[in-house]
Amino acid sequence: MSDAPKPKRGRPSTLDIDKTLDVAMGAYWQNDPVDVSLNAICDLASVSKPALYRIFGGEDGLMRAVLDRYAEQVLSDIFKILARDAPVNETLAALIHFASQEPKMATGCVFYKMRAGKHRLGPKTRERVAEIDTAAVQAFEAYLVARSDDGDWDGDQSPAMVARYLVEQIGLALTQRAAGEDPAGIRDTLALALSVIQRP
Amino acid sequence: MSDAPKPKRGRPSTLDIDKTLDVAMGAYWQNDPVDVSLNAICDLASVSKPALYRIFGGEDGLMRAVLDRYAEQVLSDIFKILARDAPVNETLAALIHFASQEPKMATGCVFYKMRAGKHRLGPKTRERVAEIDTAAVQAFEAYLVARSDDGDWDGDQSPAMVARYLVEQIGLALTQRAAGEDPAGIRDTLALALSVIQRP
DNA sequence: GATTTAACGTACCGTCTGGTACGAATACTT
DNA sequence: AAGTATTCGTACCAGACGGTACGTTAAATC
Repeated sequence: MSDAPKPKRGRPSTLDIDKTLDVAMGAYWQNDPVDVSLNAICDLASVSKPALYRIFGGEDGLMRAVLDRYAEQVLSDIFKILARDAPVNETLAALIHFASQEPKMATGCVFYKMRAGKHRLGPKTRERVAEIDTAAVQAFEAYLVARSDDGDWDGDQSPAMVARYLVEQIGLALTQRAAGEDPAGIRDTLALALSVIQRP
Repeated sequence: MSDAPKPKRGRPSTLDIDKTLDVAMGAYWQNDPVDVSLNAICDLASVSKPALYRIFGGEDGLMRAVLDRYAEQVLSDIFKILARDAPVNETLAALIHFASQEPKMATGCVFYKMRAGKHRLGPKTRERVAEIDTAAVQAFEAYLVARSDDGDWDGDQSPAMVARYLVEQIGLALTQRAAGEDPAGIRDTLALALSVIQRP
């Protein structure tokens, strides 16, 4: 995974990759990724543009690296909720809380922000976005199928469709948070949207 | 409304305002408004930038003018559906069809596109977006209250909240259309979302 | 200490953006 | 015909963007 063979000669690198990625992730998270320029990130991280270029190969590479890190550090929370394999009502409640109340999602979600403006992304980043998107749908679908086997969910609709529905509704809620809307209102709206899945 | 007093002297204007607005609307509709530059519109409409500036005062003024025109010519369709005061199921079906199947919405909706990137709009355009947004919610709310009085809808939830919900779900569907997703899938998803409002 | 290797960052590149200065063109009024 | 009013569009402005050429600096090796 790591492609840093650490050369045995030459001037030692002073660029802190982790710090740079954290700064970039913060900037992409706080604002819209497409509105954050490479120059701005260089200033924030106190890194020169060529240095950033040597490591990430350009804006596309940086965004992709940030997205990878974000998936590990943040999106994993969602996958963990599904992996608990808890009853549907409980899982939905956890998802609603995560999307509408969780403080760290107060400015929305880097993944959904990137997905919303995917036509402006570079090829590598766009590819990662697509991968994460399908991975998320598959995780939701797997969860639903598992609960269906346990008899907890009586799939009137196809699991694939409901999985897609969940991904989109959570994305809508997180987009609304990014827009600064009232969390309580977002929670109620998302709860209404997800109520179609509850047991009768 | 019209502030074109037509001066009695001076070189006559050759700029066709209607054609210019149509070209700009088409460009904003086909692509994302924030991705369409003034230069591109000038080329498409065969209008010089200063000419465009004299009439609309800049990008913000042009966008606002386009949005006004779009509201009159396109968004009015939605208001008409509500004004029919038809039963809830019938109205929802019409809205679902409009958002997911209507050919002219195949590339999404100028209003929702602008709303999604409102932080990038000029003040005049942003103000209009906000006005249309509240007007839409109010129209949906008024429709729901009217149907509630007729006993056609048993408001378990507040009309205001359901109105907001409808506006957001339709926006989600139109955003998905702009992203080029499958209309049939969008229809099913939107139908699922709106099923929470149907009579039991 | 000389040489090699590699990261450093200043200062630049071309391109695009929204916006404008200004002289030429074209009408009506006198 | 002279003067005035208004629109015309070329050619420019400053600024931001992503990206890079290249001389400098700092380590390991000889």
